[in-house]
Amino acid sequence: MADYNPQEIEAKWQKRWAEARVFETEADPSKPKYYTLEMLPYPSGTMHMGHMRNYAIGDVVARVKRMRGFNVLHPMGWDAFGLPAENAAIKNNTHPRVWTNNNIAEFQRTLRRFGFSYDWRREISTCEPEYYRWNQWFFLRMLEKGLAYRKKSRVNWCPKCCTVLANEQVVNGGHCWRHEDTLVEARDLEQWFLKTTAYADQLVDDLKELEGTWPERVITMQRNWIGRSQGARVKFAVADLRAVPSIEIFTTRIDTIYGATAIILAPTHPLVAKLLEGAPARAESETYLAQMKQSSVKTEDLATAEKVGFFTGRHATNPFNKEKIPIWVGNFVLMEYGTGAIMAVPAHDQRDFEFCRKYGLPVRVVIQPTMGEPLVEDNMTAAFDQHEHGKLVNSGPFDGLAPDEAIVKMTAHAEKKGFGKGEVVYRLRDWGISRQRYWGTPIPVIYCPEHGLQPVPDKDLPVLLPANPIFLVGEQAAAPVDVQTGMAASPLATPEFVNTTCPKCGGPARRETDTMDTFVDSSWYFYRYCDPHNSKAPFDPATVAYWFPIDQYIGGITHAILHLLYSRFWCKVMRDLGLVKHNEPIARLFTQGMVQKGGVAMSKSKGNVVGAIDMAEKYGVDTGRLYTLFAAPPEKDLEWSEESIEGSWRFLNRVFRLVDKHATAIRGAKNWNFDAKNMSDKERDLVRVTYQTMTRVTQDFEKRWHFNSAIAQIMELTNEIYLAEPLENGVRPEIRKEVLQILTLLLAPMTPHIAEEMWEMLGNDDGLWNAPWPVLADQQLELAKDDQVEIPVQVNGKVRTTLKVPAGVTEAEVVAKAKADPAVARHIEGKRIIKVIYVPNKLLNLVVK
RNA sequence: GCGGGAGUGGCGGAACUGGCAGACGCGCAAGACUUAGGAUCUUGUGGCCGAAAGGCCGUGCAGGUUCAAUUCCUGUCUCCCGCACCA
Repeated sequence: MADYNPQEIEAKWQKRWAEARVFETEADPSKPKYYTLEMLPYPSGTMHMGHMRNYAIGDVVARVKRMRGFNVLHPMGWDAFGLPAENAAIKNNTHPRVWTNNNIAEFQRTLRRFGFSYDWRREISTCEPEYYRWNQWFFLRMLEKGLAYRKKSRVNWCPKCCTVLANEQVVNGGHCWRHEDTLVEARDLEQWFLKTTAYADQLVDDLKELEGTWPERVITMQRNWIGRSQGARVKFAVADLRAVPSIEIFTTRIDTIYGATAIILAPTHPLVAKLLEGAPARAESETYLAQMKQSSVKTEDLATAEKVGFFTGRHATNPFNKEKIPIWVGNFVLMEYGTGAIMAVPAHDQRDFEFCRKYGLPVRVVIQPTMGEPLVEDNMTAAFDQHEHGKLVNSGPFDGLAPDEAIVKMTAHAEKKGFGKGEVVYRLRDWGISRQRYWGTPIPVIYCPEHGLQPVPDKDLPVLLPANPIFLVGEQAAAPVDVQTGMAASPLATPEFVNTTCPKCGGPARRETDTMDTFVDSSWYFYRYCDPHNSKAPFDPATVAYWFPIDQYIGGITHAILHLLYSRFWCKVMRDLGLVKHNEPIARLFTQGMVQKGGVAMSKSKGNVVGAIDMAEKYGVDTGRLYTLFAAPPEKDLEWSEESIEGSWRFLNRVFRLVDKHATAIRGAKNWNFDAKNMSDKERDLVRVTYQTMTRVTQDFEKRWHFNSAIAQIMELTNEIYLAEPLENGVRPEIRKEVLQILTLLLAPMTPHIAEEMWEMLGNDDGLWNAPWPVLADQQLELAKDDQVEIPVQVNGKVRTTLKVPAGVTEAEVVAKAKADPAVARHIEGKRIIKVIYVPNKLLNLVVK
């Protein structure tokens, strides 16, 4: 008799696995492959059960696939570059590398303690030159193809991070994604960009390949983010100013152009200044303009901000009807989208409606609804903006057309006359990757006074980070300031780093001091896992061709846009470089729910974490893994309960005791040969419920990912076995062994340590890791069948009794038996049976009147 | 505003393709074993009426389809998440 001692068991089996190199894999085209991974963590602080849930789910998948005969690649690594390392280093007066590597050591210790089945030989850390040199290599390839470029642009600047943010990193109407209380400022800087827009169409179109295997909401979020819309550019001639011949607007609703009553420009539109030159109320207008420009960035919630604008004093001519309409400037028009100018059609666009009503601009209906009351301009309280149910009016030769038809004809008309053309626009912007921070990949570019921008030659890669950066000291950015820009100088701007020679002429030159956004690191890391130690190339294409695409990727919904969009982009670039053959890197995506405590996600800053190591010490890791899988379905948020976890702990003890009790007696028993003859009823029942559980658990694992109900099934099986105790009365040792072995195998993917221990206790010396997932042979399938079924009997849809009948019973027999049952008889007495519904082996419903 | 998702006992959740609502676990209650139990085992546990047998109600709300609805349809409310003046 032994007690369940998780600490001892867990250490024992982890050692055995390591010795037997159980989780080490090589590409082997003779075997079916399965590549599964969890998103790589950013090593910061200590790991809590929120992290562990993610890895527990991934480990179940990896272990089940391994048991089912797949060659499984299941790696782990570290997203090691990033701002927190730098900030912590400044605060603690240490080096980011030291801080990062300490965290990595801690994370690794925790993951190893949990016994996850990683091939640790493939571990990567993105802050190592062996890794980031390939970021630089890819950057140079993109530079060659014109996919990386530098331009002066208005950028999002976070005053706390002291760096530029990508559009994707600006959240909540203009706040920094890392500092949600900090408003992002606009600054003009020379920046490096990757041309994600070059792949905008593919990024949208290929989402179709992911339908059904990616969560719908992720697909939708990406589609919205890219924001492709078909529309038209139309040129409006400026009527009263020679300096500005025309203004181009963008619209998706050219069919409403006869209803345009104004042109509205974004405050930052380059033509605004020219329009105002010599205009009657110029001084006043410029005051308005200055106000708008200032508030446009600082406004808390742009969407609900009051619409304001002013008349420029100029007019434009509508090319369709030659009407002269006023040119305005409005704060709600975005310079970044379309052409930065719109036509205002107040009758059919809610925003235009609000603006025009406020400033007394006329409203003209050009689409009348096909059903209901016709619109009357003076009575309208909102724009009529649904174009499915309308037809054109007041639109000259286009009257009577349906809007969709009108869009086609009017676009063609504009193209023919040369004042417009159809155009597709995107919300997606190119990816700004420049960061003025230290702890990232240096951008491998040199500036020569003679030869300008020069890429660092491949042979000189990696461009190493300088060992000693210029660091900001203190709370705020007391950074060295660049005299020219007035901005914080890059931490890389040390003489040893910056001063170099031109690759072309050998003369003195300066290095680029920006580093890359860390999302570059995570955009392709999963390729590196396939071939992590390659020093000649980012990876061997043949090896990647074997493993890719990723069969199952698991991570948080927080990465639905950024990481996953960049990864898809990177894949397409690599494909066009001839490195890979597939269009999409990730075949299946699963987004797991958060672990919460007190209704909020577990996090260090909220102070509600349950430490992973604490958990391991108190209950052992198998209990922790089991609980996170059992307490909620994997896609849902899980509320941590210190009380509930006791249930998982008790269950493992219960199973362990059961195996321990019988181990001695059955250890030597040979495996049962499924001979159904001479079985006692007790044996039959036990075997049946075991095989039925096996089938259901397999389905829950493979088809539905219902780990929680899989565990519930296993608990039920355990309860059944307990109810059959004492087993030694009437259950032969080989059948006891069969039942307990299957119970053990079913638990193995979730609680691998205790399962290995029990497997050994049951007399198996070769390690459960060698055992295949149990699959029912024909004789076993036969034994899994019910010979009796319970049929609920309804009268008028209400259950009155349940009949126990032999399986395969005929309808007539069931009906006869039902009628004879007093509980049923009472309800049909004196009534006529008008209908009998019988679902074989399932249910009987008697409809009476 | 647009898009996505969710509403089931005291709690976490289950119910596969329309077929016994509440599996499994937590909590709670009773019993057994015990010097003892915060260990273990067994039993009970949606609400209302009833001594019981049994009956009625019940999956956010209101309707509908069906022999039969947590599941399908229509309307509606609430909550969560994402995007948000994208023309």
